[in-house]
Amino acid sequence: MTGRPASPSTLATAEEPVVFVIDDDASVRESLSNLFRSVGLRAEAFASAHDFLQYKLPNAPSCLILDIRLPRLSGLDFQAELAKADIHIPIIFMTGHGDIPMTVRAMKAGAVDFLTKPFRDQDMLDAVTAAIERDRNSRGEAMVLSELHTLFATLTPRERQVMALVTSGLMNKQIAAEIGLAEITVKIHRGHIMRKMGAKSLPDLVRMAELLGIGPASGRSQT
Amino acid sequence: MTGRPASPSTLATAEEPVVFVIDDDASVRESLSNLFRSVGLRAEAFASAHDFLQYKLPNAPSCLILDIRLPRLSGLDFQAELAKADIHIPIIFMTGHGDIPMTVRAMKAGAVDFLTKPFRDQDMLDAVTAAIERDRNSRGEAMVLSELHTLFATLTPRERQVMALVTSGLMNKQIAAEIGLAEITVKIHRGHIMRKMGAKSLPDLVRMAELLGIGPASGRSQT
DNA sequence: GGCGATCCTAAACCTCGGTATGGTCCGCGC
DNA sequence: GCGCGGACCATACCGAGGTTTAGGATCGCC
Repeated sequence: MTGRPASPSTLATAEEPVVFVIDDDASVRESLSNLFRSVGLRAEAFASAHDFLQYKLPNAPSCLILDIRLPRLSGLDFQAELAKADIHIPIIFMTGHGDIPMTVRAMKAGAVDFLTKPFRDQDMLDAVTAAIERDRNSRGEAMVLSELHTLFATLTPRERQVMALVTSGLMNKQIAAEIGLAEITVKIHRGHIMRKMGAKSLPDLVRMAELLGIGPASGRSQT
Repeated sequence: MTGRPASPSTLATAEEPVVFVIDDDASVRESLSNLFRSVGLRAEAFASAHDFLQYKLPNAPSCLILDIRLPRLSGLDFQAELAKADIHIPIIFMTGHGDIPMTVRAMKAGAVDFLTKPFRDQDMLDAVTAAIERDRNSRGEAMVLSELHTLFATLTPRERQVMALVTSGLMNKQIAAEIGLAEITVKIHRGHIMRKMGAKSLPDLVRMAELLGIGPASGRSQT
């Protein structure tokens, strides 16, 4: 994109993609790592889910290759744990003797793919490519959202309230009546909101509100 | 063009849900139909994909139960055909001897569930409930969208162009410069747009543009 | 007690949005 | 030819948006 120092987090996803592998079989870890490295992908392998959790996840698009049978914890349960811990990384399952219900459960829970051993290298690489791409996208969105939240956090309670009403389409005068203020006060809050949120126009602000999921808690529709 | 008798399609999804079953085995059709009717769901069964396609789909939340092995066409291929024909109905697969790759393919293509025979009645009912609910939602969204498209279609080319620029956050004067018009003309277009689209406020219009996916074809960013 | 943040308001002033009213020009179809 | 609709523009007017300047009030914190 454009070369610009801009915001610090803008370059975050510039780090190179990483593929994580969890498998208790060292030879599997070895051969998968080699496979990924052979196509220029960074790979990190772990013998257990626990080891993986010790590792500090980089801020880069990544994915996780998981055997359905893990040492202590099933792959599916680990998938659920990650989700519960709010760690969202695309998962590719592999299995030697999985069944269909497992597959369905994994896919419903958002797995990218589910490969049966033995699989062709190319299938694995295709799955990884898709997973990395998915993660790149979701990271991009998450980043935008978190920056929006950061900005939104700088608003005072009043400003947030006014923002909700403004983006819902009410006029200043209606907002003033709604929350018992003078119109001029609303205008001033509004000005602060635009500046703090970095919105260049009202449509801009509306889109931000959409992303933030702002439906006026004290709901109201327009004229 | 103001006084308008609501819209006819608003009550569309009021029809009762329907479950479609395609299976070449009459006893399967029979028992599934009975199962669904026993819980008060309308069911329609077909012996082949072809028969199903003859049937005029109702405008109601519905779903399709499909055996992976269909008479002439595999269930997966039929799923692909439906998608290609732009028929979007949630599909629940069932199979006696399916494998994991099939399952993965079906789920990736958007299947709601994939049940292995024999399955528990309750599992099927749960899947159907989820599928119907999914269809209800997507129908709701599709309906809103199609009404928006209808309104959008009444705009003249110029008005569409102005709408894109307005919702992107440009001021009238900037829009005028952008496309070589007098500011007053832009204002007039703008007025027409608001009336024709039924937007009560600028934020309203912005949200419509979002849903319509309007990014100015002749792209331009603001100030 | 002083400091800063939040919240509120007023007057003055300017820009922008929006709606008439009225008119020109062009292309299309009957 | 005529009517019609789309596109365009001008003048005038008014309401809404937005900033600046200049306050006042409350509350928590050092």
